[in-house]
This record gives sequence, structure tokens and C-alpha cells, in this order.
Amino acid sequence: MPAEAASSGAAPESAPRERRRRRGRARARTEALLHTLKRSRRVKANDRERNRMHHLNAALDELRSVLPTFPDDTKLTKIETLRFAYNYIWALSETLRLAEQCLPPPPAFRGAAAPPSPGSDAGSWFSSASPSAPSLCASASAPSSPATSEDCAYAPAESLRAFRALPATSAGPGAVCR
DNA sequence: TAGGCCATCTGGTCCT
DNA sequence: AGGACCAGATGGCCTA
Repeated sequence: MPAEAASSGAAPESAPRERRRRRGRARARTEALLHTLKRSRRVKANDRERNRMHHLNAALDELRSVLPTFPDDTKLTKIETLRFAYNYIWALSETLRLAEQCLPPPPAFRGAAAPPSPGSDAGSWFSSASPSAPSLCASASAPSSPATSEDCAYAPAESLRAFRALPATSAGPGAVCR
């Protein structure tokens, strides 16, 4: 039958070409699909990363809020906040250490019964093991002169005021820990 | 205008 | 496989 021959074998050479064309179209489609899939994953990852950084910044803001600053102070930068926090912790530890040397702990604090202290292990406030801030880096040199009578006059308020005068960026105990 | 700080994007690596 | 974390790149904004 001529009609049959026309339908089945009308273009014996074009069939492979058509198959190639179809395969090419299919591949382009899957590549486009892959691209959109990758793109949507990227967008989601960007979103998560943005969120993560926002949380990090929120934590940094919280840290800023507990550092002693004056209202008219300009906002500390991130690196300044971290260095300042390090110095601040160091200063507080020093204050505690000196206070410990000058004043014997009250009887109530000597035993197991520690006073309730906001958000911290109360025992550690009076523990003789000095807070590890100064030793966080081996080269940090904490003032190690023995306590004198002048040291006993080293009131926390005074020490904080003096500490506050330290530039958070360059001087202070944390400066050596970069 | 240079330099500092920051937010965001991106690809790589590790972990669950 | 997907999420978390990290570090480098990039561009915008601000200040000296």
C-alpha cells in the first residue's frame, strides 16, 4: 500500500534527527529544572544565612546592653563590643580577686549555702579560683603585684571607672589576644 | 576620596 | 538530603 509506505517510512532519515531534537529539548528542560531547583535552594540558604546573622547581631546587641556605657555613647562596633566585653570581664575578675584578698567572705558564704545570685553560679563569685578571663590567652599579663593597703582601697566603682577609660580597641588586657 | 564598618550573597565543608 | 557554619567577595553608607 502506498499510503502505508508513506506513513511509516515517509522520511527514513529524518526520524533520527527528530529523536535527537526531542532529546535535546528534554535535556534543556531538565537543565532548566535543575537550574530553578538550585536557584530555589540558594534563595532558601540565603534566607537562612540572613536569619542566622540577624540572631548573631541580636546576641551582640544583648552583650552591648550589659556593658557599661553612657547614654550618649556612640554604639560600639562588633569588634569593639567583643574586646570591650573581654576587658570588662577581666576587670570584674580583678575586682573580685582584690575584694577577696581584702575582705574575708561573710560566714553565710563560707559553707555550702551560697547566696542567690542573678543568673550565675553564685559560688564562682567567691571562689578563690580566679575567673579565667586573664588566662584566656597565655600571653595576657594580669597585674600580679601583691595586694597592698592601696589595693584594699580599690573599690569596684573606682576600678570600673578606671577600666572604662581604657580604649576598648587597643589597650587593656584583651588587646594582646587578637 | 580612602578607609572602616556593615549587610548580603555565595560556594564549600561538616554534621545530623 | 538538608541545615548550620564559615570565610571570601561585593557593594552601600558614613566619616575624616
